[in-house]
Amino acid sequence: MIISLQLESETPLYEQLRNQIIIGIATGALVPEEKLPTVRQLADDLGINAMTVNKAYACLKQEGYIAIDRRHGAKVSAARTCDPEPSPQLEEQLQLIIAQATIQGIGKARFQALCSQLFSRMAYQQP
Amino acid sequence: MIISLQLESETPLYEQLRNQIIIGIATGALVPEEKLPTVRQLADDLGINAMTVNKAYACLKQEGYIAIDRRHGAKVSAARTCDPEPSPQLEEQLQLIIAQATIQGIGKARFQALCSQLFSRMAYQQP
Amino acid sequence: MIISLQLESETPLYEQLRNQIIIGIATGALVPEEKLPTVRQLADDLGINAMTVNKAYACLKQEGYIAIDRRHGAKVSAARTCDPEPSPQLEEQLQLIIAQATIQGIGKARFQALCSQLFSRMAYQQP
Amino acid sequence: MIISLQLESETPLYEQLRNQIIIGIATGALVPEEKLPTVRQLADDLGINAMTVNKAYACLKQEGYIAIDRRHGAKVSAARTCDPEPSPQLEEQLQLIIAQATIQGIGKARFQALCSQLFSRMAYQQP
DNA sequence: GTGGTCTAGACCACA
DNA sequence: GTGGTCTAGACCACG
Repeated sequence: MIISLQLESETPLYEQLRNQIIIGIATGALVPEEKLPTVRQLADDLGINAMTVNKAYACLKQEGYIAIDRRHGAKVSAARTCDPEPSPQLEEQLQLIIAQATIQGIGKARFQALCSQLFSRMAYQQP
Repeated sequence: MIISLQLESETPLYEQLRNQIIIGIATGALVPEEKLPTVRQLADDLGINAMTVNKAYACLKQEGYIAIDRRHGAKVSAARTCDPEPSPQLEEQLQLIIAQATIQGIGKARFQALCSQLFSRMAYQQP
Repeated sequence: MIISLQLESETPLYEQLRNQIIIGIATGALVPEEKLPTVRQLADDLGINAMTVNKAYACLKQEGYIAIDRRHGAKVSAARTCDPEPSPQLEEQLQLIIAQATIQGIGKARFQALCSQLFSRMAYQQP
Repeated sequence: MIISLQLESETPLYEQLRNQIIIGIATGALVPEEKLPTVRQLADDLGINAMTVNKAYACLKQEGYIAIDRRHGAKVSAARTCDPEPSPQLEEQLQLIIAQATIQGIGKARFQALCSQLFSRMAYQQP
């Protein structure tokens, strides 16, 4: 799995890292129970500080995406509860995106097609 | 149009303000050519610093959502060109949302239904 | 409110700090909406690093005990939802304490008396 | 007696083990003078490192819960003196729990009922 | 060798 | 001036 960070971006490094790992899980690039690289290893590979990676891992752990096994380091968590109720935050973010898309002139059909395309990349295996 | 800010939120105040104005434009609460309140006026109404409102307006101007005329104040821009190519940033944000939704167990059908519901609230009038 | 940290303790400094603030809220030493000292201020007062205080605040924020207002710093959150269902973690911790007490020879009556005494110190004002 | 360890937990494995043995003693699952499994035996059963079990036993010995006889292995200690003075550590832990419960909205009555329920599971036989 | 904790010092976004 | 972020380097608990 390839991770690319933009040092000049507005979004913090740890958040970029978190986002890319989430996408990696959803797309199947990282499968459940897969071992993630160690904090130091990933920090070296990316050329950033270990605490930055540590913070990203802590976020992901707190959000339930990964779990820390003291014996073998971090690994991808098993799937969430299959509760198909979208969280209000997700809905709020989606509303903003749809508003922006609407103003840009992207209609519902075009947007849904884009969603379909993005969904087709997701290979996350529900248990 | 009602604007409500959450002082305890993670997202900066100016960004909350920007987001709500964008949603206001898309939903039709603010129509093109409509004059926005003065920086000072809005700051007083919301009980926040004028610089914060200023920054939100500057963002919106830089993104093309509003135009600032020194004589008449800020007003909503005319609609964009009807170019149905989604911006890469929008696609990136949408990808992250879809990834999170997928892991949460929200399938494509459920997601599309949510999009439809949100689109139905948008009444932005294409010129 | 007095905060005393034990540098030689097993428990991390940020956790000691977190615990004492929680107790402070419950005992009424800190009332809801009260402004907490700034990260740097408290760090100086306690003679520890600002990031340690920062981490304690981040924990408390994440657990809902305090809220960060970008304009005025950290303040004690309003009360939680009045849901009288004890969390499983709390029950687990309590079970261990009661087990230890039992082995030490502290009976149910003695224990309940101790609880009463501790509860009487709590002046947390439900809204 | 059943021991279940959570590898992903925050609490160290040796501490989980220690806690469960303490609870086992208090509930009567382990009776005084009962012989505990060998370090190596228990480590194999649980699928963990022998040093981890060793550390748990060392803790329990140091706290007086078990006695280690080089000839006969580890066995549960005889009951403590019936001194109903709670240790300051226990009181401190209990204070934190009660503070959290108070903020969660759990009142004294509800808490006392929970204690009663937990006490009823304890069958530790005072000598 | 792993993650967790702590320190010291720096810069920046926010208000 | 506030909290948030990042860095570099150190020590320790855990397994």
